[in-house]
Amino acid sequence: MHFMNTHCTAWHGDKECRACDGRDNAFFAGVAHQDVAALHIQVDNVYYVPGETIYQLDAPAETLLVIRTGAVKLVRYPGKGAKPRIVRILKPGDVVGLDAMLAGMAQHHAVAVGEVRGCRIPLPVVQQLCMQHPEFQWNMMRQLQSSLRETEQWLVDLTCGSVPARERMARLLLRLRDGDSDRIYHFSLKDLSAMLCLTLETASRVITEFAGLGLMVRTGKHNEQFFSADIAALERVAAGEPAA
Amino acid sequence: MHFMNTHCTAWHGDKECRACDGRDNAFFAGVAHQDVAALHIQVDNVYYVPGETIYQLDAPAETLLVIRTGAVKLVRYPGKGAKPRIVRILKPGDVVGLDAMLAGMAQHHAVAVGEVRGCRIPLPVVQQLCMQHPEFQWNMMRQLQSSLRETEQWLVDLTCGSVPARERMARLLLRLRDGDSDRIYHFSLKDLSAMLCLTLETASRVITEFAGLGLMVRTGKHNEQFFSADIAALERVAAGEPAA
DNA sequence: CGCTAGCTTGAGAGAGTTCAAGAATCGTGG
DNA sequence: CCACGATTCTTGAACTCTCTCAAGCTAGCG
Repeated sequence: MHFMNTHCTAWHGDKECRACDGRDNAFFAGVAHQDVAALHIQVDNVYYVPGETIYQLDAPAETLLVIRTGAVKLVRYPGKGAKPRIVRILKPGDVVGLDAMLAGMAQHHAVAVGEVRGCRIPLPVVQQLCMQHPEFQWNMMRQLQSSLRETEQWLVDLTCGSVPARERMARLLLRLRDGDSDRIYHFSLKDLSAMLCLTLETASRVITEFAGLGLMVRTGKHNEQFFSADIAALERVAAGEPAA
Repeated sequence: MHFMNTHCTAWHGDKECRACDGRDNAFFAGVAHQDVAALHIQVDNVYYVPGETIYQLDAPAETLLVIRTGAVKLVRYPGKGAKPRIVRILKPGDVVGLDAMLAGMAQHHAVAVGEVRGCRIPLPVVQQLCMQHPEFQWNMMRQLQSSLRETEQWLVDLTCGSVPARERMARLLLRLRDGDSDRIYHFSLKDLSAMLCLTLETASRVITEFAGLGLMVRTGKHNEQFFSADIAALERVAAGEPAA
């Protein structure tokens, strides 16, 4: 992890930081501006390189990270010889570490996908805010609820063995979109198969098929942050229509 | 739903209601006893018959239900012609409707499994408590976090297509235990298959095999609340050892 | 240039699905 | 109390998707 030479700009009234600002469940909604300003010096603007570990499973919870750009994967290990499983993807505006804060220790292995930039806030600051500003704590609860909702939808959409791999892959890719653009966060086949619980080989076959049909363009470069896709076509495949 | 002729007894200092009392994340932990007592008149002691709907998807959120006895299944519909999917099971001590409170409307179809008894609390009361007692709201957050954790573990343990059905069924049954007893909440094959995302036929074959091996005793009666099982043997199967 | 990690491609085998028919159980009303 | 239809569950056989194992390819990096 690297520190950047600026602090998060949200509480300067600057519109630059959409992660904390301008959204329904914005991080600091409901907290008086002066209260936030008083804390800003404790917040670090941080940067993670692709593949970097943000925290390990069972690490003591110390900070929250509000993602500004990039994506973060949360990994769990089923134990024994089973392969790791990706259970959630966090994107800009999401908060990394809320569950760790409540449980006292990290519940996952958190890894940066592509370059990740965000604001890191010490937990004592967050906990103090929660106790002093119930509306702020309510925001945190909504974040959690939103995670729960997404995880359940993930479970329903992606983990049904009776739905063909092609369909589930299309649904997954649609979830990995960058906002409403036609860009999709670039995950390795290993990651994609860890999300859908497929073998790497099957994932490869499906992705190759998609690329062949023009559903997505692979840049070829592994370190590209995104690849672009035909969203409408993917939605058709996701709904069960034949890809051809 | 039926109203019962008593109120929830927790805040009378009565030890009878373990749902609100004596647990780590007890519902009213952190709230002064007199504050709770002032609200008790607004809490109903309610009863649901087996199979009864507690709330429908998208229904306006109006109350929380703290389960005292029985179990509740939360169902989601993947849309189109796909079969409904059970995404979470709530047991005594769990709170039904937290996510609905935060989202404003029900996120699932909630159905009683067996007879369900619990305490029903109007949402305005809960919301007021959240705003006046940040420690109470913190309890609610922990409940949510706990649900999130369980859902993720559910995803990892039960929805991996590469794990054989027998193994997943064993894991599921262990999750459906009544506390630490050797009793397992009695779900229909339809429900079991909706949790594991198997066909009803496969679920039947696995359960029949388990019963034949003496891993569990089926009473035969459908309306029994539980069937009893050989927990140690199930754990062996869940870990991947041969059932024979 | 050669190494490693990531991806592709093929053929065979197996677990679960699908389709289909039949048995057991429930509860309801005569 | 028994007969009835409606659920719920059982069992069988053929099929199919995905896994497994195995080999080869490509890109990136020292």
